[in-house]
Amino acid sequence: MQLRLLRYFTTLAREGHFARAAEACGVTQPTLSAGIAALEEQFGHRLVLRERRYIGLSPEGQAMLPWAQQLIAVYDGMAHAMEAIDGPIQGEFRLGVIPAAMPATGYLARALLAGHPASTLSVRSLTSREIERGLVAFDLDAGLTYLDHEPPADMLAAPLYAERYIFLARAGGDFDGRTSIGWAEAAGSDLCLLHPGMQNRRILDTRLAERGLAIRPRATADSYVALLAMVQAGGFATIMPDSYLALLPGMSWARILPFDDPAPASRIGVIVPNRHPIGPLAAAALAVARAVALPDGFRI
Amino acid sequence: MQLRLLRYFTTLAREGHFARAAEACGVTQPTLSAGIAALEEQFGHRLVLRERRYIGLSPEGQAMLPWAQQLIAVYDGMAHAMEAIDGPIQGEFRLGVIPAAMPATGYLARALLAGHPASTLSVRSLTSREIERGLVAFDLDAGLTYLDHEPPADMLAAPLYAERYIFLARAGGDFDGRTSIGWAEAAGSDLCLLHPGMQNRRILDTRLAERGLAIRPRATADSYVALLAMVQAGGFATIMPDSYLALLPGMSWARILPFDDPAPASRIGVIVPNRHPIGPLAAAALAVARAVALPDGFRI
DNA sequence: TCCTCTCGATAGACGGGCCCTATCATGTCG
DNA sequence: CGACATGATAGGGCCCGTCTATCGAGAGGA
Repeated sequence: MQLRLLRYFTTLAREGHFARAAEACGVTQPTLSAGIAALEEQFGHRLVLRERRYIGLSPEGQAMLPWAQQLIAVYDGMAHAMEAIDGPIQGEFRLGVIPAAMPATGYLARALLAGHPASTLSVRSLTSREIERGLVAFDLDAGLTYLDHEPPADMLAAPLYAERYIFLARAGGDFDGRTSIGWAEAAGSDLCLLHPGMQNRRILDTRLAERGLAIRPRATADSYVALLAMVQAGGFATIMPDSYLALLPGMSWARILPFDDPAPASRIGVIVPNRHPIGPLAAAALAVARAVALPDGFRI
Repeated sequence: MQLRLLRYFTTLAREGHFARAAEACGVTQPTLSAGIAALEEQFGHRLVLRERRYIGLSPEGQAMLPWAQQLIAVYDGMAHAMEAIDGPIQGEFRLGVIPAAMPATGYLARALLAGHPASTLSVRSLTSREIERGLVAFDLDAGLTYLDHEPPADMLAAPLYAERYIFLARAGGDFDGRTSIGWAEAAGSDLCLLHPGMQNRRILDTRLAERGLAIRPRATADSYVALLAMVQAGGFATIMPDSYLALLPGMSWARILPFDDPAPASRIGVIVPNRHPIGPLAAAALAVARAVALPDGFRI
C-alpha cells in the first residue's frame, strides 16, 4: 500500500546494494531492509535474493519491478502535475538524444529552460532503441530522435528539423575543388562510419542499398566526434548528417561535399510517450519543440 | 505518498458523499475526511469543494483524479500480477460489451471462468465509446466490441467472430416465402432501428450510404430486445446482426431474410489496453478470446 | 590460521500518524 | 421549530516505521 516501500525496492534493484540504496533513499540500512521484508511479507514472495549479500532479484521480483517503476513514475507525474498548477514547471527534464541529433540539443535546451525557469535538464546520449525503452520504462521524459525510421509506437511527436547526409573529407586531398559527389564514389572511398548496429548507420545503409550500393567502411565508431577526429587526422572520409556543420562552422581542415543526388531528408524531433493523462514535463517538451525555431543549418 | 488516501479521493469523487465513500472504503467518515484533508495539505490545493455538504471536485481535484485512478489501477495490476504467480487468477474481470456483441458473451464468459476458476466476471453493456473510455480510465479490464470500425488506439485485439446483417420481419406478413431481400427494399420498409448515435447504427448507415440509400426508421431504440419486441408485436421490420439468431433459435414468429447482396462482415473481438506491463487479467482475457471456439451461428 | 572488513539481519526504543468513538456545527426539510 | 443529514473536530489508543546499536556470517589478506 505504500509507495515508499516500492521506492526502496526499485532503488535496491538499481543499486544492487542495501546500504547504498538506503542512502539513496535517505534512510538507514535497517529501515530499507525492513521495508523490503515488509514488501515480501505483503505479497507473499521472496523478491530479493540475498545470502549475506545482495544477489539479485527473484523471478517474482523481476516480474514486480516494472509495475513498481510504473507506479513511482505515475506518482511523480501526478506530483509534477499538481506542482505545475500554480507556477512554473519544476523538476528535471530527462531527455534522451541520439548522437546524430546532439547538435540540436543546445537550441532545444535553451528554449526549454527559458520557458520553464524553475526546471533543470538532464541530457543523455542514447541509441534510438534505448530512448524508446527509457520512455516506456519511465526513465526518460522525452526523446530527441528520428521520427520516420522505425517509429516507436504510442508516441506523440513534434518535428524539429530535417537532416541530410554530406560527405566529409580532409582538405588537401583528392576532393579539393569539388562541389559535389556521387553516392557510388563516396561508397568507394576509404570511409569511417558508425557501427552497423546504430540507427543512423542503418538508415545510411538503406539509402545506399536503394541505389544498389553496399559499403565497406575501413573503420567504425560509436561517436561522431571520433569520425570527425579520424577524418581530421587524415586517411579517411566519412558520411554524416549535416547537423554537425551547424555546430562546427570553422572546420578549415574539412572538405564538405553535398551529394549530387541527395537522399530524402530525415526528420528529427521530440517524442514523448502517449499516455493518459500526459504529464506536464512531456507536455512542456512537446510544446517547446513545436515553438522553437532552429537557426539556419537546421532546415525543416 | 499513500495510495490509501488516493483511494479515498477517487471513491469520494465517484460517490459524491463522504459517509458513503467512507463506507465503500471500509473506514469511518472522520477517517475519510481526515484523509482528504491530508491530501489537500500534501499537495497544497483544495481538491474537494464542500460547504456543509459535498459540492464537487475543484479544478485541481479534477486534474488530479485521472492520475489517482491510474495509480490505483497500476497498483491493482501489480497486486493481481503477484497473486497470479502462484495460482489461478483471482479478482473480477470487468468486461464492457456493446449490445450487438452481447449474445457472444455467454461463450466468452464460460471459457473465461472455466479457465480461471478463482475469478469472477462483471459484464457491463456499454457503447463502444464508453468501452474505450472505460479501458483508458482503468474502469474496465477488457472490451468486446468491433475491431475494424473506428478502432480505438493503443489496443491489443483478438477477433472472436464476424457478424452480418439480416432482415427480420414478423411472420404472416409480406415476407413469407421469401428467401432473401435487397437493400433497397429493406430500406423502404417500415423499420425500427437503433438510435443514430450508436455505433452499430452508424455502421449500418454507412453500409446503406455505400449503396446510395438513406434510411428513415419509423422507430428507434437503444436495445436489440426492444427491436425484437417491436418486430414481434407487428408493424415493423428491422435490420440487425445475425448474432442474435444464435441466441434465439426458436423465434417462430420471425421471418429472417439474408440480404442478397451481403455487406462485408464486421469482426467483433476482445480488446485490451496495450500497456507496459500488461496485467494478468488483460492477458488472460486476450488468451481466452484467442482460444475459445464459438458455435455455429457465430462465424469468423 | 587468524584478524579485519563488509554486508545484511536483528533488537529495542521512540515518535508519529492513522483510525476509532463521540460530539459539534450548520444547513435542510417537514 | 424540531428532526434529520452532513461533514468537521476532539481526544485517545495502538500500530508501524525509523532510528541507534549490535550481531553473525563470509571474504580477503597478512
